[in-house]
Amino acid sequence: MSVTIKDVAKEAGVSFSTVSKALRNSPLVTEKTKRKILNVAKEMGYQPNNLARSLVSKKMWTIGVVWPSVERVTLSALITQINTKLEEYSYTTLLSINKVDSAIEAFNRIHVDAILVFDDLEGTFIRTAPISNIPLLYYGISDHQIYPTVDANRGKAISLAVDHLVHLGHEHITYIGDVSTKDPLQEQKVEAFIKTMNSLGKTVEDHMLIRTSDMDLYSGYSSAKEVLQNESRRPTAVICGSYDITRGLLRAVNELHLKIPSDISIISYDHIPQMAELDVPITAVGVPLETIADHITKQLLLLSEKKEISNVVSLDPELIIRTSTANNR
Amino acid sequence: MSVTIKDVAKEAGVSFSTVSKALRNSPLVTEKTKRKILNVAKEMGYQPNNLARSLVSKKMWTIGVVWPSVERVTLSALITQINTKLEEYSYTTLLSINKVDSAIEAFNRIHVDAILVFDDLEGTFIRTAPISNIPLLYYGISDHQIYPTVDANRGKAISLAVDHLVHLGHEHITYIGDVSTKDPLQEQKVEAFIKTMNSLGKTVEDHMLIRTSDMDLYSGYSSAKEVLQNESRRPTAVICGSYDITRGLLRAVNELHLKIPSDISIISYDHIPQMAELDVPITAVGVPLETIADHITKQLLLLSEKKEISNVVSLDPELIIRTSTANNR
DNA sequence: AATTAAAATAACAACGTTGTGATCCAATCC
DNA sequence: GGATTGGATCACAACGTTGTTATTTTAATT
Repeated sequence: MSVTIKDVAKEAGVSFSTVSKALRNSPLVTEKTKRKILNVAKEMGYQPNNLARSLVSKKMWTIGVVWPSVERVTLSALITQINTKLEEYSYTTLLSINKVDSAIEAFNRIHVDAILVFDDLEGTFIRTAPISNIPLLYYGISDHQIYPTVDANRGKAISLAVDHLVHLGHEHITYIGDVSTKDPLQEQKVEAFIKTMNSLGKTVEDHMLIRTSDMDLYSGYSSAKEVLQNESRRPTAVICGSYDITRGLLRAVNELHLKIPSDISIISYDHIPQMAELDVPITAVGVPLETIADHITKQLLLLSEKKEISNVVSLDPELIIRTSTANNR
Repeated sequence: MSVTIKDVAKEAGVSFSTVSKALRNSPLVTEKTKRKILNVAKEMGYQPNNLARSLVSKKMWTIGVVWPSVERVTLSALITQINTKLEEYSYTTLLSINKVDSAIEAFNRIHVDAILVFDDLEGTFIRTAPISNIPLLYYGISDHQIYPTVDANRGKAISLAVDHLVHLGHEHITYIGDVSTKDPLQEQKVEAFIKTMNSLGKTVEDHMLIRTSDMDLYSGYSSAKEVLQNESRRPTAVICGSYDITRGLLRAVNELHLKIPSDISIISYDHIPQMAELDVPITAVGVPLETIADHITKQLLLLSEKKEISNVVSLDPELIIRTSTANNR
């Protein structure tokens, strides 16, 4: 079928092992023959067979990502960044949109060097060990120590947000986010909201905790509208659980002709550049996307080289103050 | 490292070729030894090495998809369906979010059996041949015959829409879509709109062709609002270029308290089930998503088996009438 | 019990690479 | 000028499979 190293060898009149060395630019081959072989190879359109190569080297230069079929801006941005960074180290990133188990199985079949699992975005949080000979890295919560995990410390981030607002003198603070208990990642944020509020002497009443059906803009919009329309109960500050929800909220705020931050302060989870480019630059909390991408990449590279890594990397969220938050009155 | 066929052979006290046959359930091995070997294999946690297997069989049971980093509902749904269908034939689908060239290169490296290219969603329409030993299938426009292509015939779909509206007596029909000339897939729709309108004796004035910056909901929403707010020039019918734009339009329609279809008729490109589940069931044109998925899957399977396929599959769009379109007045 | 056919298993060559050790040939040394 | 380097090339064994051929074992037949 395709042209192999042996075909090149025959054509160039040398042994195939010499061709192998020449192609890998080994110093064991003289410049002259190297050049000749390279020429012949190019002429014949030689393409190395990576399967054979990997069979002996045990390296595929590929990272598998178990990709939830969810479309959230932040996650897309994250995976894009990771992909770019890995490329610099000559790794290729491949995504699977299958269920976690079969995705992992597929990646084992094609022998990727490491697997990144987003844990988890569809309510099927993983607590049992999938079968994998290949090292796994989780992006999620560190409270189950089964696997190496990168944890963005969502709870701490929300605490930061509450603190900030309370110190600005806000009394009536509402949290809008996915409050279903299915997704532990969201649960964590809600818990932190309640706990921090309480610890600062504020009780969280029912109407201060808004459950959206989802993390996307539409649910954000409708929930927000509901909250803001009731003037007597309108909060002076809102914490949004994600970038998309914030977008929805902004739309609602616009429609009701409210001014940010004089009428209402807004702070959002997700520390991503886009946050500064909204109608109003939004104060945000969270680990900077770039930092997360950096750490995940670093861990993946280590895992790919079969190096031991610390089981949990817990990242420190930051508060970045923009113009969407101000003193209450 | 991991346990191989030879390890199992040694443990079971047979030759490794017998193990190979036993594992592949060959009739050349007696039931008894087969059972014994299977047991030993399971006990030792034997996992077949697919690279080695593929090296001889030349089959990876994997399809590569060049995935634009675009997030459009229709495309996600399409790829999800294709993935499911391929799974039934024991193929795994893997996505790459790299640029077309490097994605194809990566898929050649890991030796997928066929590659599906979405041509194209980012303005870098492909007209030059990428280097690939692996068969490619394009989903896009059939007018460049370089590669096997599945064409959803977007132009014809829009014609269907115009026809329908004109026959309902609409005079003032506006098209909202991505009118940038960068993406030939969108260009095709616009051209068809103008041509069909003209052929039916209607001239398309500037304000009847709305350019959104993008195909997503936000641009859809703002463009729509602009169009609808100017009461004197409000169209009696609108054709939307995509599902997402339709969602945006619906939002605008709601805000202005317009009634569908009495105040305005709406018809949308994208023949997907979700279209029936919007606020108002939307009349739609296009090839049913399922049909597209079916054909793409079929072609990919043929390509994977190195069979020759017809170079272009042109699918026939359908008009599905729901409650969003009615007679004018 | 010896012969033969059939069934079961073992041995071995592929697949396309890499890496190690074995050969070759020229140039250098005494 | 024969022994000795040492650089360049070659031959060959891996890697973990599959498939073909050769060998052994078993059972059937006389």
